[in-house]
Amino acid sequence: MATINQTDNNTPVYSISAAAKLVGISVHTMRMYEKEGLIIPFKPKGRNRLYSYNDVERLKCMRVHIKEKKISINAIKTIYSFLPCWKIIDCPEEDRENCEAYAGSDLPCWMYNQKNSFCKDLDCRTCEVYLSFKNCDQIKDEINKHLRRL
DNA sequence: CTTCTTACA
DNA sequence: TGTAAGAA
Repeated sequence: MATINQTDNNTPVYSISAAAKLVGISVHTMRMYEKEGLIIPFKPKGRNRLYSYNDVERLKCMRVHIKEKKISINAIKTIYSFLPCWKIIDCPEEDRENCEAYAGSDLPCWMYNQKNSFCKDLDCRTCEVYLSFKNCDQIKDEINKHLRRL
């Protein structure tokens, strides 16, 4: 059996409508979650968004926390902002100087347009920081860890 | 017909 | 969150 497709759970294959259907939310909500920094879809230059299987799972997890556990989108966003990205990707000291994420903020590091030289050419979607807790258990742990602070 | 952005109820 | 307009 030759491997025809080099697809895995991280390969973007679902259109926004297909992904929305799998997650159980509207296309509009899909875009809103993206705008809020909860998800980073694959977006070929100027083209349509594509989502991987892992993206769908990530969204399903978000959905559970938002809908059933009543965790606000802002709370999740804030929790993401607590990620010690500089530690995770171990960027050089020089790059931390004028880094907004390192200075501390209320936004996930991947929501900043202006990135330091180290992150400059990194794709946040595939960055170790963003992927640090892609499965629901990791997300759940991270949320519970910070819940008291919110 | 699907998706995109932007706007508004 | 839903709905809509106009463009692609």
